[in-house]
Amino acid sequence: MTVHLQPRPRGRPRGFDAANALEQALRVFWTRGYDQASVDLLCSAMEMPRATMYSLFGDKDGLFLAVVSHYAQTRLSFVAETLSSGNDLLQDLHAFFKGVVQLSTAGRDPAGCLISCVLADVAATNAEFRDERNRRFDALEQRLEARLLRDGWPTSGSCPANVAASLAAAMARGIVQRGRTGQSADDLYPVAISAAEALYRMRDTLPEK
Amino acid sequence: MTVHLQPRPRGRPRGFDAANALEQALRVFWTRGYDQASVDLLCSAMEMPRATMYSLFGDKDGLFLAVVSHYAQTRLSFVAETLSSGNDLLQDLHAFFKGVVQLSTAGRDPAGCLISCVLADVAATNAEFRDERNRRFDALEQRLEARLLRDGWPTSGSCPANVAASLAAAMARGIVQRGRTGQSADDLYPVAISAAEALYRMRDTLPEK
DNA sequence: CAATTTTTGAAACGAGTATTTCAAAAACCG
DNA sequence: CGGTTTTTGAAATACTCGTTTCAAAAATTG
Repeated sequence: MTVHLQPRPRGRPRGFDAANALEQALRVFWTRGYDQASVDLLCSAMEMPRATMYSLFGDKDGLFLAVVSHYAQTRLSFVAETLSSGNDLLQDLHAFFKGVVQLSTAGRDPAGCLISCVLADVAATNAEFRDERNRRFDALEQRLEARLLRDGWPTSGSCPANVAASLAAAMARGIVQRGRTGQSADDLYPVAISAAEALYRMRDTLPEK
Repeated sequence: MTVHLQPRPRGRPRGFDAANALEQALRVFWTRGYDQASVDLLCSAMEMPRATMYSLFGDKDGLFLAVVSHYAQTRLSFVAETLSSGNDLLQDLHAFFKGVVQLSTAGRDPAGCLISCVLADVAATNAEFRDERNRRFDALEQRLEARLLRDGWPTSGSCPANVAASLAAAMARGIVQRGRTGQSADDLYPVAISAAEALYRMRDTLPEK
């Protein structure tokens, strides 16, 4: 006997799994990119009729932005939280870059990062996507900078905190991109470890020469 | 009076500037990406009739691959040659990363790198492009590794030459991607300098712990 | 000039796209 | 059961895209 804690809504019940729909759409966008992910493909992956998709998300752009948000919540927050573990900086950096490798090599064919690969691409010809990309990119840099500042990283000198944060983000995105080319986690872990080490050593830079 | 060193070929002369056609197509692909660069747009930018484009390059894919090759010859070789200057390693690394910044912020709206941004994207759903991307990516890593080895960079230890080369490539591609988001050369130069420094310091890693 | 060769421009094709529309279906309420 | 509400599925719309075709144009050759 099925128990309905909340009474079933009025009209015809939905025939698709609402909780999993964005996850399925994510897989399509993730592996094929925006342009190559047709609405047909997306809807059949979600097992959702086109009419329903349009009533829920407005258009393909709206679905994509919802997917990006879903992706950030389910994938990126996990990586970002490595910077708030309570451990010391070097440990956090190691965890962060390892998380980046896991992110970009998880699953079978989906690889890379939906934001730094797929969203970054469509941003070229779509103002709304461009804004979204810029917000997401800036957010990572700011999160990294805040972590460095919390550790007493200097704000001036040859490698101030904001520059170090930009460098860390660049390393992360470069690693992610290599994940999308098919390199395995085993290939990328040594790179991630060296990235953490290389960044950490920049803190010891003398104020000026 | 025009002097023809080589006799004019047989039929109707071409009405477009053959020497500049690829350069114009490059601008379109570079700024708009592959899918958003329609054949109409490409041909009008090249001032070349569609029929001529198809007879010269076969199809849109063929034109794109020709553009990629043109791009590599006119843009990337300049950056790659910074690693063969005859100067010491640190100087070369500085020149390399500065070249990366210049590459990804040159021009007005075209930004980023045609290979690591545009080609990398279409590689998701096209096997031919995927091969081309992998070749180009591998080539950069190998060139970097060769430069490190020439300087006596160790091949074992915590950061062997191949790992350091992968890290350098990742940093470069991450910087390039930030150029595509609109960051200026002035924003990115400090990151480039820190990238060179950070990588250089990894050579001093002790063999094992 | 006539024949030949190559390029040109425009039209046409066929396939695929995002989006809209709407009657039928499937539930609930009274 | 009849009325209401929401979802469904399929058809239709309107458009863009990559590609092919081909007669006209513009040059050289004999």
